[in-house]
Amino acid sequence: MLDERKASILRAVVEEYIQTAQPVGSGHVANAPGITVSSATVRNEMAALEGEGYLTQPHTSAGRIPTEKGYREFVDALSAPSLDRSAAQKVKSFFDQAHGEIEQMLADTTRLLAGLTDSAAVVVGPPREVARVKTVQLVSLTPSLVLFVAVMGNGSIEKRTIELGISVSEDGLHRGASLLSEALVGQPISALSLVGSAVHAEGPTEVDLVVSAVREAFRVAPLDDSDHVFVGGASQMVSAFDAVETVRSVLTILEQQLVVVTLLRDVMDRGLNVAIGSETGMQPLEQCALVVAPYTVDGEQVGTVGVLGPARMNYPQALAAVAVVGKRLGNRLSEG
Amino acid sequence: MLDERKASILRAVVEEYIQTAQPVGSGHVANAPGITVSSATVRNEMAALEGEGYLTQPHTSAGRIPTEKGYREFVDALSAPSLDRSAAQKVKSFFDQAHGEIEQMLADTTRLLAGLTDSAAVVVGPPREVARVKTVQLVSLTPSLVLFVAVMGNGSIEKRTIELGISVSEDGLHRGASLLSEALVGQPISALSLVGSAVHAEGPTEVDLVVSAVREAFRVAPLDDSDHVFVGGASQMVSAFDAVETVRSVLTILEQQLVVVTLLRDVMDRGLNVAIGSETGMQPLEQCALVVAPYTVDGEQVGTVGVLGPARMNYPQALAAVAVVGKRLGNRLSEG
DNA sequence: GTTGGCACTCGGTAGCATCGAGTGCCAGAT
DNA sequence: ATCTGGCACTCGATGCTACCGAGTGCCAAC
Repeated sequence: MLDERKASILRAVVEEYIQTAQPVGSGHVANAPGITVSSATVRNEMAALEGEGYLTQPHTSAGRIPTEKGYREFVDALSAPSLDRSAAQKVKSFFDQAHGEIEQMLADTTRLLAGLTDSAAVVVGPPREVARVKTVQLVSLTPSLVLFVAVMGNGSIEKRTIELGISVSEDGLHRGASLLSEALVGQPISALSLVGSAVHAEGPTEVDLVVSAVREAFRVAPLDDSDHVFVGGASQMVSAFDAVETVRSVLTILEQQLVVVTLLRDVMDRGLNVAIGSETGMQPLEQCALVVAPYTVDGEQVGTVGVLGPARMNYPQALAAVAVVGKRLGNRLSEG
Repeated sequence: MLDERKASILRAVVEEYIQTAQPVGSGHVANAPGITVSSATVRNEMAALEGEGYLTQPHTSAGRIPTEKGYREFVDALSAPSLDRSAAQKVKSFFDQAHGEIEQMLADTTRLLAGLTDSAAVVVGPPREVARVKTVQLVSLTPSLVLFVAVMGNGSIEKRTIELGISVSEDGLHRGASLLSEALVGQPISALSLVGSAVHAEGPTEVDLVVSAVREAFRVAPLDDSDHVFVGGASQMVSAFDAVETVRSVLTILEQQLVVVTLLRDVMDRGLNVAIGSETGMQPLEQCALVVAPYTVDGEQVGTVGVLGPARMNYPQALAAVAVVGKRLGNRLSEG
């Protein structure tokens, strides 16, 4: 596609632009390491690169900045980047010291990633639908208020406050719980909708009432994945753009957890590990780039870590950080 | 303290400055409703107000802007403000339709508040220490990995993944659970540290091992309140200040959940419902103001709702919003 | 005590010249 | 045939000046 020289000129432009955020001129490129030709030659090549859509000029007589296509080419040409010593050390010690519940750890991981990359970071946990119910419990909070608690095989918990119209005996609750337990254990929680209430000649019993109240609660408000998303370092985006409007719209996106999950899933589904500008599929992220990596627990892919920054982000750094953190996070979760 | 006329001039200045974010001059004040004197008189009074520290000038020959003291006076002089019709309607319909778990509802509440006030909103849940354990459960995830689950009387759940060195029999887990249950039910979870392991002549049993592993887990990483804080609408702060640095530092604060809880608690403890600038006790919030209101469940104060915005926020609006939302939230939580 | 008038201040904006980083192109060197 | 140095040109950024106008403080008159 691009000959060797064009490629290295493009690389030099992207690298300098990432550092300075200023349009880069032929002079700078000519001085860049790895460039042995004069600025005039660089100019010719840059004009060609512009014609092919890799670079653009903010205005005549300014330097060039990479287009989306330019970043894409740059990223595709990157060979597996590795993390610098001190960053790698930081990651290691983070996971050595990590403690607390999974949720806490995932949240802390976003902070780690954000710190490593000076961008916003996102960690998405495993989708809830895949986890299997391990135990079911009904705990009475007040006479007519019951808490449904399901412990899932992966250590997460689903709970629901259930409002019963009437007060139900302890015995009724116990029998309801064992009925639910029987039907749900080993199944994903969505199996709840299949639990039928037995129809008795004498009309609905206490137990039926309990079971159908639980079923109803999950029907009205089904599980969504929004509380399995953790976002950190959003404040880093403030200085990423100079247009306040851009900043605001990006932050607004990050506040919508469901949107964030969808975004990450979507990018992963397309088999990308970097989505640049419009590749994210979200108009407000036109000027952003997203770098993602999956993490696996016991060989199974359960979640995603990602970094969101300006399109002119430090891709090598971000790619390395995401890869390493994803790997280490997976290991950490696998071991316990 | 301030005579009638000075007070109304101060009020006029604050109100206009809140609207326009521009220094306000004597001319505008003279034209404000409720002001019957000429601009010259206003000038004299404003000079006096400046002398007394209620107003300040960004530079000679500019209008005045309120100082912290000025805002304070303004707020103190406010009589219980009420919410406008459409906002009140919005709050009502929000709580009528609210569903899902408490956590979800609190998170949504921050969005409601943020929407009402165009500021960032914070909701703090009840401190975890006060809740009493209702049931205790140990669920085995893998042979040597156990999940400790405590359902609390207020419907919240504490869980902990416990790494046992060795694999423990189902029976051992059950007996451990009932031991823990016996010791903890009716107590706050901190009582865990008091659970002693019986010392047997034959050395520690399986049960002792389980119990002490649980105790150890909570000793290493004690409960903190950070996951009982919900922040919403942080993106609103982007346009609140024109100094990017200010925005960043404020957002950074909002990202630190523990800091936010402490901040709110601290303000409430001082008996304030508005903290302006340095009254917040946090240097980065110098230019902000915080408006808070408690909410009660069954007559007991369990949490706080708050709004964080620029010092020139719309206080009447914010005060009314937090009051109404706090009230309604309390009611909603009391009923189920 | 209040007010209109007045001189003064000073940030903001518009106009203008200048500067310089950058470009495209061409003619000569390799 | 390709690269390079040179050159004329472009155009945003910077700095200067003039000016406008919102606002002030003060004073004399009502």
